[in-house]
Amino acid sequence: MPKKNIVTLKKIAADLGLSISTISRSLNDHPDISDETKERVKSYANKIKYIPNLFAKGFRSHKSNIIGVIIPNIEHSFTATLLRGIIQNAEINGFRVIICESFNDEQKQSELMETMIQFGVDGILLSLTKKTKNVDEILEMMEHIPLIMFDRISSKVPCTQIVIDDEDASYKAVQHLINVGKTKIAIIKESDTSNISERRYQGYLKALKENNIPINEDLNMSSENLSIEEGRRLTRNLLSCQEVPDAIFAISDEAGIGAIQELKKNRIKIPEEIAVVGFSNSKFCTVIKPNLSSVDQPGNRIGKLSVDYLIEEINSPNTTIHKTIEIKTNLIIRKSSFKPTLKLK
Amino acid sequence: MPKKNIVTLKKIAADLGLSISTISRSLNDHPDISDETKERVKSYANKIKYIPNLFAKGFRSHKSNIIGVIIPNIEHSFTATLLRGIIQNAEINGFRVIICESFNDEQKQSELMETMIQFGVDGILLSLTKKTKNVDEILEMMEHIPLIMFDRISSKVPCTQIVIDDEDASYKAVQHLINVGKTKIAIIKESDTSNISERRYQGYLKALKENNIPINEDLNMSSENLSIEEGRRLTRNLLSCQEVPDAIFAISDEAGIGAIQELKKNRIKIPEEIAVVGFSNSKFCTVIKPNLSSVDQPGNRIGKLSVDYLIEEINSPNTTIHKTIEIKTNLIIRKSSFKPTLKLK
DNA sequence: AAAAATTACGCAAACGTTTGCACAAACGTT
DNA sequence: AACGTTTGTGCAAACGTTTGCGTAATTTTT
Repeated sequence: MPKKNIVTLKKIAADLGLSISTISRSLNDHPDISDETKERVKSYANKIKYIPNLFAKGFRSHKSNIIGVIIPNIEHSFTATLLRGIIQNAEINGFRVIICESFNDEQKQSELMETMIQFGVDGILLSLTKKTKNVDEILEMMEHIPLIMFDRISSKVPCTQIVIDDEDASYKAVQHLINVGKTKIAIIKESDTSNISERRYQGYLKALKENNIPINEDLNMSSENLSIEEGRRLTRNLLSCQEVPDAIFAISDEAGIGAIQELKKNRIKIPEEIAVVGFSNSKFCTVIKPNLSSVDQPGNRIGKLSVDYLIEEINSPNTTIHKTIEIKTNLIIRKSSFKPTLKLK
Repeated sequence: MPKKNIVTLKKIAADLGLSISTISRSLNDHPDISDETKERVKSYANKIKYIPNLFAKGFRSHKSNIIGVIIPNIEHSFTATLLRGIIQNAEINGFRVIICESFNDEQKQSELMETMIQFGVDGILLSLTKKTKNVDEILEMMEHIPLIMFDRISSKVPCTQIVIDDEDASYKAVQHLINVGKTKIAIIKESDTSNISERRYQGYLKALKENNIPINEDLNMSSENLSIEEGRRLTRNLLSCQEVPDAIFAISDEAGIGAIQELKKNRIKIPEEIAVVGFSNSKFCTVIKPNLSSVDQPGNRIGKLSVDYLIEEINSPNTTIHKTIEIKTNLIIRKSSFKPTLKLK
């Protein structure tokens, strides 16, 4: 049983002929302790490999140094980069991360928040389910714990929120399509309960308006689940419109892939007849032929920023300045829309 | 300050006119307590929403109900399903999961293990970095904490290990290629430091031997990083061999995708001239044309099993029966190799 | 009917840390 | 010379829970 060799403050105190409180304060750089003593304690603690008991610490201080993360779907490719950003930055700041998946279930989402709070996390990073309607429970729980929302947010919740600038991203994507001569631009988006989709739709509308292109409702396609299959189905619908589009802006790469597949099946030339732009710049984009133009979302940055703001809030719980951060994106132009340099050939 | 309204055992005891120990034992179903009292305590605790202080619990019992997970790369598509299996099953069993990424860095991997132990996790689920060579530190830390390895394992570490049956999976994939008439089967694998790759290679060899197909070393391609680009490069190499293969078995879907891309670029008919099979059955498979045949790995099951065994080990630390579980896979046949039904047409 | 066993509960210590307070020593100020 | 201040340290309580032990009341055994 080597369990008995455990190094505690008490042992260090005994070995060094000091009191427990002096050891504790030395290790925590308390100003009351002389530099000399601090140094002696620290080097000895280091020497005998003192490991603070985090349970005792948390117990005393009510701080766990754990951040809870709730996301709707861990398999989404964008999620991985988000998580990476979160985990990395949390670690740098001495926090650990607990990750849970809500499976886009609003009920489950609330339960997760509750058990996380009970679990003693210091703060929560939340990306909402697709169609979170009732935020009452979230509002109530917010009282008890620092909360930051990212990616899938809701304006109904007064907290700091970090998202990409969806409207601007869409605007740039659609503007690009207009620049290459497209005018009948269709959009494939999520059904209207989705906040994220709505913002992207606004960017789409803005670009059209600025270019005096009339909005054709027939070119608005929505689905609850923007999968490849749904992309195909909606594209089929578009092709049967009386006025067929000359470009499709899909709000997800999956839908964009589906669009390309369906267009190819119908022997429609991409991008000459119909151009396609997706959203997320996932790895799919360079696998499909033609390569899919897409909006690149800096997941790492969002993750990092979310952690930054959450830690700030954890450290100063009363400062109630809630910001909404919108991160700019880059449009990656590939062959599914015209690549400008190719026009010179 | 609603912080004072916190419900503790002490409060329940006071309210009910019982002692703290009776409350504790009632809530924990201790046999010493009468059913009547238990019921009274439980229902009251429930009524005033008693939430056990997990810090205090962990502090006393040295149990955190947290499982630590270390994986080399969170962005790998297979990882997402693994994690989902782990998280789901952990939750069912009342455990939370802390996830860290080693970035395929052996040094970092050891550090993570150490901080997790210090952090008080009850057990660790480890998927090794690609080229973990020195397992000494892991062996030492194993003494202090239950450890299960999954996916990327090492036979040098005596612990329960859960993997897919790589050899069998490869065997089935290669056998399939042979069944459709291929004989000059190339393999694209990881450089030989990888355990996982070695097992798959063994399956490849086994299938060839059983069918009396001589092994041609020229058709063995390796890379440290089985990306799409590397898949392309190695395929280029294969095409310049004196004896060009009639099939390529890639040990990752990415490499398989790269192979298809390169073959298409060279106007080589897939699968007629060269067939391709990948590994992992990622979402890429149905995006590329022709769709990529691939080995489907049940990530969920691996995740679930890993948690099962870990919890078992946490609950009975002395039972040192270490098993190696190999989970069978399914080969999903698509157009990149011959789909049997198509031959009838 | 006494002894033994069982049942149901309470007392109090312990886990390792932090922190308000007390206090001694050394110094600077009138 | 008497008094404040500063500096560095120790004492002891507190955080909420679990658990070994003690014990009174009840039941079973002899």
